[in-house]
Amino acid sequence: MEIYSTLTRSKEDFKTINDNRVNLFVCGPTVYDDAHIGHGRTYISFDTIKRYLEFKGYAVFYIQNVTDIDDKIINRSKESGIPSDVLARKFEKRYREDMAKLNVNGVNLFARATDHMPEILDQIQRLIDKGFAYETEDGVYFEIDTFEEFGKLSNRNVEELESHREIAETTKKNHQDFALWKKREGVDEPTWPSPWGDGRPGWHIEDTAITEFYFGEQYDVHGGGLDLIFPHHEAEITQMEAVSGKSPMVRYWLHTGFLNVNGEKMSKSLHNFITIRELLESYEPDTFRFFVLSTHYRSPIDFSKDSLHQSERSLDRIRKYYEQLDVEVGDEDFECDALVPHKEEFFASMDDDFNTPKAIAAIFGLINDTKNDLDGFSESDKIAIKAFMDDAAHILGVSFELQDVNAGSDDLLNLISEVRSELRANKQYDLSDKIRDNLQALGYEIND
RNA sequence: GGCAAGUUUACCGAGUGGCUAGGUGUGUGGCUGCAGACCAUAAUACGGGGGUUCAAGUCCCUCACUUGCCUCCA
Repeated sequence: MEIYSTLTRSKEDFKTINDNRVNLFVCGPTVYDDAHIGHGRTYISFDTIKRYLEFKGYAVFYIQNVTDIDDKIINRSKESGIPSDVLARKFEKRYREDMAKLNVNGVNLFARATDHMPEILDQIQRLIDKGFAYETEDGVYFEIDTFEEFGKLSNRNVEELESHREIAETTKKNHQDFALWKKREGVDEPTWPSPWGDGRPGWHIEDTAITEFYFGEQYDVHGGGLDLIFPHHEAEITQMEAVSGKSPMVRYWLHTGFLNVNGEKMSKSLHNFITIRELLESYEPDTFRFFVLSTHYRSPIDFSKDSLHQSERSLDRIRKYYEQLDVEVGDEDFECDALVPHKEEFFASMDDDFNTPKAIAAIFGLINDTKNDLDGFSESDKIAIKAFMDDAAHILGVSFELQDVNAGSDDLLNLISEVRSELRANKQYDLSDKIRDNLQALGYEIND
């Protein structure tokens, strides 16, 4: 299996640190507002990656941090009058509800920044002791001049950064130095005690404190959105490798591409900001999930109604095929000659840096090859195909079951359907078509 | 200004130098009383210009354009 790492900008063989164990960390949200469809894209991607690694037999431990103390939360708290901890818990809860609806359920541990203060303080102290960090009147900062490799992930060097930056009033030695600890600024903000006075942690330190605590100094995979490469992930590498003296902190850096809306960046000022909750008022979660997986996770993806509709139709075709597999999958494994090449392509595609669009194409290859011959297939052949389809559905995290819009009203519908059949037999098409039109308007599908 | 990712047919979207990607939509035919669904079939393609090669969407150079990051951001 090959995985693309941002650090080397190339695909690499996937080799874990400990046999079949994968320690996976993905940057979670800052919980100050509802999650949007861009979050959805990223977390669906990593959920699918986790599902596939587990399918391959790895024991994956997936941690996501939750930034529950931060400027945005404090600002929102001041605006709304809701205490910052209450606010953060509220949006964390809503985030997790949204993810559950998208069938994103692979995270083993949500680690809140505020639950890891001892680890954060300890890591900052060690950075100071080792001479990588220093205290000023308003905080504790990492001194980037002490770490030569700063910039290796984002491919930047310090000189370039300095030349295009406005120099603000600061107590820092170098304006690239980033905060590990921010001392209290006002009376109405949440603080924690520290050797450097009451305050709160900087943004980057929570992640490395958390990963060091659970995974140790080095681990397998770190993921997040493309926008986190600089400065966030760069800072993480810097802190952790400085404190441990070991490199690399992470073997594979995975970054998801951005989700744009109608070709533009999603932002509140452009009024094209769509939350997951809003989306799910109009669309089935699987439709969005299938839409996301129809593009490779590293590519930018453009959200539009039209594209979502295309995904809906595509998924529907898979479901109609799946419904024809009228067999029960048991414990016994079967082989089917017609399945083999498509199954192989599916897994080869997933092995190639989680190429889900290609894997989906393999499913359609199977469908096109076999859809007209299924009646002639033996039961064991059909079981083999269905077992594969079940695996694929599980890996992609979408259901291949035809969504039963008629559920719960079978008797009534059967009655209506019978009446309509009689009308048609008597060539009373005016009435039968009226029934059909009305049923379709209600969302029912009619197959004569 | 620096860094990064892109530009594939009507749309979405894969593509490891030679072999039909796939989906959606559209056309045509079939099935239908008609429409849909379903089945069959068809068409349209690699941003521009150079180069390497027997062979380039794929490698190299160059130009143009798009987007993102460089400030909180999935």
